[in-house]
Amino acid sequence: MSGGLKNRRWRISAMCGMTWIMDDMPIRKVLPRLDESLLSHLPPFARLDTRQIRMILDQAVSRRFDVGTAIFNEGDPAERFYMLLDGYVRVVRITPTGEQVTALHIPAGQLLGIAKAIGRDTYPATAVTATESLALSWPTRLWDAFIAEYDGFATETYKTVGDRVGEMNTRIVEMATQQVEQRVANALLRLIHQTGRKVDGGIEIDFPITRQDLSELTATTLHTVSRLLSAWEKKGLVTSKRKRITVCDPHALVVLSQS
Amino acid sequence: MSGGLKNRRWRISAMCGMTWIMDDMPIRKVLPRLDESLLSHLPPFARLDTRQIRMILDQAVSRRFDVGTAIFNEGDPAERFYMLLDGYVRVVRITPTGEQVTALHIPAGQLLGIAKAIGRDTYPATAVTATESLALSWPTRLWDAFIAEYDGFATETYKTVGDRVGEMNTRIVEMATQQVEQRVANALLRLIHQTGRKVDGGIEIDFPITRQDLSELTATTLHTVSRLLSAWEKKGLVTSKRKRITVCDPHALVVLSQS
DNA sequence: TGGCCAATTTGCTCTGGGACAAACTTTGGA
DNA sequence: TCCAAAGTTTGTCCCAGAGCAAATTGGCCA
Repeated sequence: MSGGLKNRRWRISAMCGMTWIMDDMPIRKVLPRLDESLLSHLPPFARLDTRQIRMILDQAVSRRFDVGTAIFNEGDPAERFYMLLDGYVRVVRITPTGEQVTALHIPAGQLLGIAKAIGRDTYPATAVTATESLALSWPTRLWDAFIAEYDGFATETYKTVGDRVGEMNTRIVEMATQQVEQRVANALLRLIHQTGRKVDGGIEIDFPITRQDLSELTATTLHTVSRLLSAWEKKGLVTSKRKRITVCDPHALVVLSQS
Repeated sequence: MSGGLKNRRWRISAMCGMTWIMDDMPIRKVLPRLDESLLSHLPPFARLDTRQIRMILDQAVSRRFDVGTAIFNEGDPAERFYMLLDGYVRVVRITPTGEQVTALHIPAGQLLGIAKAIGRDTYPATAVTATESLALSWPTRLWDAFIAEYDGFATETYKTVGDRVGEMNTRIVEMATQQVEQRVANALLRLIHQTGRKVDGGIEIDFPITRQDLSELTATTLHTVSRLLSAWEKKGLVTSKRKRITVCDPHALVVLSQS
C-alpha cells in the first residue's frame, strides 16, 4: 500500500449537496397507521406483544430516504435512533483529507444510529443510503425506556453491537495481513452473504455498488478493483455490469481469499 | 503493503506454552480481605456505596498474572469478566497462519473480557499481559445482576465499549488511508497518551514494548519499525532502549503523523 | 564471567499495487 | 435524440515497504 491513495474520488461536496434533504424536508408520519407486522418479526421486537409494538409504532416516525442520502452525519448529536425497514445503508467515515472509508454495510431489519448503546451522545460515523431506503426512527430520549421495558430489546441490541464489533475486528485483521486480492474477494463474499440475492448465473449483490465503493471497503483504489474484477470475469468467477456485481463461483473466490 | 508480512515472528507456540498457567494454577483469593478503595475510585463503581462495593469484592477473585500470560483466549467461553487493577494488557487476534494483530491496549482501571456487554458468550479476542498484572474477576453469571443493580455500572461499561469501538474505527481508517510512518507515529502518540509516564527527557511508554509489538499494532514489519525509530532517534524525536521507548518531542510526531 | 538468546539494526533486492493519464461506455435528463 | 456526467477499463511508470540475510547488542542465567 504505497502513496496513501491520493486519487480517490472526492465525495464530500456531493454528500453535502445531498444532506439538505435532511433539514428541508418536513418529517412526516405515514398517515395510515403503521402495521404491527412491520416490527413483530424483527429480533429486537420479536418477544413483544401487540400492545407493546403498537405503542412503539405510535412513537415512531417513518421516513423514506433517496439513494445517496445521509441519514445522519458523524459527530452530530445522536438525536434519534433508527430501524431500517427497507434498503441498505453504508456506514462511512471521512478523513480530514476527504477520503472515505466504509466501516460496514447494514441491511434492512437492523437498528442503526444506536450511539446510546455504546455510551455516546454523538454519532460515531456517517450513514449513507446505498439504495432508496425506508426507516423508522425514535428520539434518543426513549432509548432507556426501550431497554428497560421491552424484553429482548437490550439483548438483541447488544448482539447487534457485538456483530459489528466482530466485523470491524475482521476488517482490521484482514487489512493487516491480507493482500488486496484476498481482501476484495473477502469483501465480495461477505456482501453476497449478507445481502446477496440468487439470480440465474450466480448470486448478485442486492444493491448498486461501484468499483469505488468496493475500493473504499477494502482500502484500495477503484483502478485495482476494476482490474481484479476484469480478471475474475475473464476466469468466469463473476459477472458485472455498471454498479452491479454477480458472483458466479463463490467457492473459487473462497479459495482465492485464502491463498 | 506488499507480500502479506511473511516474516513475522511465529508466536503461537510461545503463547500456548504459557497458557498452562491458566489451568494448572489454583485460583485463590488474596486472604486479607480486599480493600474497598481498590474499586471505589474506578468509574464503573464510583457511584456505589461501601456496602455495595463490599458485596462486589466478596464475590471477586483476585489473581496475579505473569508478563506474557493469556488471561483468556479468543473463542473460549466467556466464563468470567475482569477488572484490571494493575498492569497492561494487549488484546490480540491470531490469524490462521499464525500472525498476530493487536487490536488494542488496556491500561489498569478498565474492565476486560466483557463479552456479555456485546451479546457474546465467547471471548472475541485473546488478552495477553504486557506486564505483570493484577486483576479481579467475577463469574459471568453475575453480569446481569451487576448491570441491573449497580448504578452507573451499565453506563460506564457501555462507554468503555464505545471507546474501544472508536479506537478500532480509528485504526481501520488509519490503516486504510495512512502511510506506515504516519501509522507508527500515531500508534506511539496513542500509547504515550494512554499509558505514558513522564520521565526526564520525555514521556516513556509505561510497559515493555518491542519493535515486533509495535509492528503488530500498525500492520507492518519489525524491520520497518526499527528503521523508523532509528531515523527518529537520529532526529531527536525519540530515544529507545531494548523494549523501552521514550518520546522526546511529541509535537514533532504529531506533525509527522499528519503530513 | 562467559555464553546464550532475544531484541535490534542495517544493507540489499524485488514487487504489489498506487499514481497518473486517457479512452471508452453507460445512463439519465433536457 | 443527444449531451454531460458518472462509472469503467487499461496502459505505463515507479516507489514504499516487504522479504531476506547477516551482523550486532544487550540482558539474563548458570
